[in-house]
Amino acid sequence: MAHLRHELAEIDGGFGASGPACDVCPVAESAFCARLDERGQAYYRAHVCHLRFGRNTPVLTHGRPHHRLLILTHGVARLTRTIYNGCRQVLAFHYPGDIVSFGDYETIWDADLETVTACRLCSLEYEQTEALRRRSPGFDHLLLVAAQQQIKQHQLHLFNLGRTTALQRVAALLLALQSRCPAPGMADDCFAIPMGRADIADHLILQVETVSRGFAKLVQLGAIALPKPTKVRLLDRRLLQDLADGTKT
Amino acid sequence: MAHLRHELAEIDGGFGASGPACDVCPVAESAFCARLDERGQAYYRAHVCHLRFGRNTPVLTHGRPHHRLLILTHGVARLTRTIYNGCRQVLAFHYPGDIVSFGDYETIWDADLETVTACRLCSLEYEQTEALRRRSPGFDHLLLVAAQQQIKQHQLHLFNLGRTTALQRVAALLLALQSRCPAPGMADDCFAIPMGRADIADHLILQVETVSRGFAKLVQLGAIALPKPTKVRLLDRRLLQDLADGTKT
DNA sequence: ATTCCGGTTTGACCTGGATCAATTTCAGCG
DNA sequence: CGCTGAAATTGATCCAGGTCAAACCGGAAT
Repeated sequence: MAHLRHELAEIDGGFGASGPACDVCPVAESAFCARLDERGQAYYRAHVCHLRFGRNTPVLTHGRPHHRLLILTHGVARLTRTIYNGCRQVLAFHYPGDIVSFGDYETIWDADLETVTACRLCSLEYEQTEALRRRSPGFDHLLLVAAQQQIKQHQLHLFNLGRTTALQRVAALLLALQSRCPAPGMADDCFAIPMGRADIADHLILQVETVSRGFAKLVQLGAIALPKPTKVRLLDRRLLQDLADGTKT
Repeated sequence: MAHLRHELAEIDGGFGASGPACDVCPVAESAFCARLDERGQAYYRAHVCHLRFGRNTPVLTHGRPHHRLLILTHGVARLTRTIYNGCRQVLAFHYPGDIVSFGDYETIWDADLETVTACRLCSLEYEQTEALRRRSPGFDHLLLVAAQQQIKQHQLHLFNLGRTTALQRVAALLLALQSRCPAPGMADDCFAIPMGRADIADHLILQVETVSRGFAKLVQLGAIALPKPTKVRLLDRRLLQDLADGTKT
């Protein structure tokens, strides 16, 4: 399994943890693997490999082909592309349950996938994915549905970038984060901002300073409180929604 | 078949043209349907329905569910979303060969699909899609590959919007058009711009005037000539590429 | 504690593209 | 052929957000 470590770039702790991983998986109910038929699920659990990565660690690198089916189970990851001049663009954030790579053989990766927080992923080798495909008839259709969801995600993001002010974008991102990052061990009107300001800026096509000013404005307007730069308390959800929609300023 | 006309909105001429349509289809070689196995292809050809739409005509409307598999065979279409205030965003342009709707039963359409030029589409009813799915094992995988391509398209567009000037965006769009809109009956360094300036602006997240200035600048720099607003002659492809990349200004 | 350092915030200024307004071009048509 | 309305272009002004610079803050190491 040593070659895998190499191919998948540095993996933080040990991996191949396996064991009871699937039984305690937080997305086991909702995620893709839960919708496999019984036979497929048995095969999946028997062959899946659980990977761990530390925070801010590369997972997949552009230009390098890879053939694994990868599903994010814990943590937040970012999909980025960088230009020669160093400008970076965060194409998307991925959250637990997201299929991060569909494991097609031809696919060449033209972006970079990096962890934001510490992450865990489920991985299936190409041959095993193929075996699963043969053995479980609905397999490809499940992947197709997931792919369509990703298309919708991208379209929504594109939509959020069009004809919107910096404030609207920041507000919209917070609303998205709220539903996907229920802060562990915090009051339920609180949630974490797992990614740094630079990541947010590169995602919203803004400058770090502008993002910061956006947060400041939201605090000033009383929509949120910002006890720490990485922690948000939601004070007025309705207002935040209106600000995201551009209904108010 | 009258209900179909209603559900799919106004269809320009008569439809259900069928007949030899598949035999003369310009994308029959490259498109999705060509990669079906023999049995699947026979079923597909037997049941597919050919539709025609006039230019600037709605095809699919947001909020309305629909369950057809739709493939664009001729013409250019745009996928849009509009906000209450009237602001429109062109999420994507579709070209011949593109799968425009994957025909999933649950899917609710949250965008609008409209033709730019006159278009023809292949359509398969939900039940027939399901039948094809059962009868042709590779079917879902073909759709999955197409979906992944669309994801890549969206990511590329997102990337083109990040950290780029108006000029770069216009140049990049022209390069994209050149490969997808080989002008019929024109010199090979010429191609058509099928969509209006407003469509381009809403796609590149710019203003109509800014798009126009972009074209003017490209002409001024000698990268292109613009004999008509809808027709481009490529004078210096390398320069255009550099301008799109931001290497030159 | 103190220093250090990367991430964040705030301030002052400036520019690219939005906005508003006026003119030109072109396709369709009697 | 000239007329007409929509699309495209050009010009002039303005501002949201980019850019540059400095200050701030909090966690890790000493």
